[in-house]
Amino acid sequence: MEIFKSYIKKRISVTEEQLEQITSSYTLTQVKKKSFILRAGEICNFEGFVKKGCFKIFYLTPNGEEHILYFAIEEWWISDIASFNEQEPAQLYIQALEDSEVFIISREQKEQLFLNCTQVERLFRIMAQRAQVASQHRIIAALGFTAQERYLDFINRYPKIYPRISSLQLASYIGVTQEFLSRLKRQILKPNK
Amino acid sequence: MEIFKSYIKKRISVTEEQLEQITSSYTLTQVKKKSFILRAGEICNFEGFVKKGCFKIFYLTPNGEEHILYFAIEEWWISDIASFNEQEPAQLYIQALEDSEVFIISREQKEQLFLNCTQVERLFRIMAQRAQVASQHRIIAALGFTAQERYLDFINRYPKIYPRISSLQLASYIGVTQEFLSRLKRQILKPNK
DNA sequence: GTAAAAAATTGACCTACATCAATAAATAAG
DNA sequence: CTTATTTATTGATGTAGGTCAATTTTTTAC
Repeated sequence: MEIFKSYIKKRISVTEEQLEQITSSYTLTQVKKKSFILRAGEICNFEGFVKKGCFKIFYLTPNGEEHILYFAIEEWWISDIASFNEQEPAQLYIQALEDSEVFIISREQKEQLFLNCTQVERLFRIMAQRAQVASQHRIIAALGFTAQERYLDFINRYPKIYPRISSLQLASYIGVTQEFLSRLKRQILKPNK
Repeated sequence: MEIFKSYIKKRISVTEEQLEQITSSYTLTQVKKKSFILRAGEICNFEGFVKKGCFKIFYLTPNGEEHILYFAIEEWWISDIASFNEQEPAQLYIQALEDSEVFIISREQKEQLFLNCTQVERLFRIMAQRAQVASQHRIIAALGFTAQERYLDFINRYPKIYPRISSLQLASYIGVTQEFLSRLKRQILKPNK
């Protein structure tokens, strides 16, 4: 629980009592490597804070291509926001890439928390705005960078995540085939020839 | 002011008095077509609600390529979130594409508003989360769709914006050259030959 | 209403990245 | 330890979309 409490304290000012109230609204859940915590079509009735492990949050096109929106390691949040808020079918899949542990809250419990502790609203506003800034960067990168630039940008931005995922996953994140990513890496190592 | 008040009422429950308090924190500003309300490098000290007109929010690469993040027409918000929140230099440009009117609030006034009227925090959380969902869709589109699919997706998603912008602007939004967009449009009209 | 500027179209050619197919290397499972 | 499975690499060839240059159409400004 400590990692979660210090995450909150860093972002909003709360009393120990409120901190207890917030964190006790969450339940710790174990997720085995490769298992899905959400599939497209389901209603996403949870929002999770990753205590330990690694997840990929992705979209599957009708013809089966996978596009990874982001990877979530320790201190990241996982949910299908639209599905969670509007109680509509999810568009996204969330799958564990390692054995993981997540603090989970349901829609109803979160609403309750908003009523009981008004600062929580601020926490989630701040989080959502930060996520928005990151997404804007990704849109710019996806539209304007070459594959090599996107690759180097990812390594640079997420040095903690990079060593924990396979090339196949990375390729799906930056939007190229695994073959082309392999060629990119060689080119970066030996720029001549 | 009516458009702004009804926008708020649709999203959070407030008394008439609170509604008055919120909207009176904003100042109406006129922005001439082609003029910039923000340039990269400046500190963005405002957040604006578009009452009338049209803006483009974009990024310029070091070699001068323009990438449009979004268009803001009536009822959209304009700001460089990172710059506004952290008081750091903006990365984005915001320019009027038509003669426009915007309700503006400063950083300090917004903080004041959060203190005086706690529901406002909720309004901005909801907004930020909705923006986040839209951004996620754009990331998926940018990585996985062809240029033609992105073009048709834009028309379909933003039928109100589409007729108000030039092809050049649209090309910069979907991430292709104006020449290629022109070919796409012809291809869609006459699929044979 | 006319000149000037901006936007849109078209053609010829080029390049970043995809696809398909075959190995090779690394992990996982019994 | 050995086999099966997943992951990474390499080659040959194809295509979506870019670049540069010229022309036409539309919009803006006086």
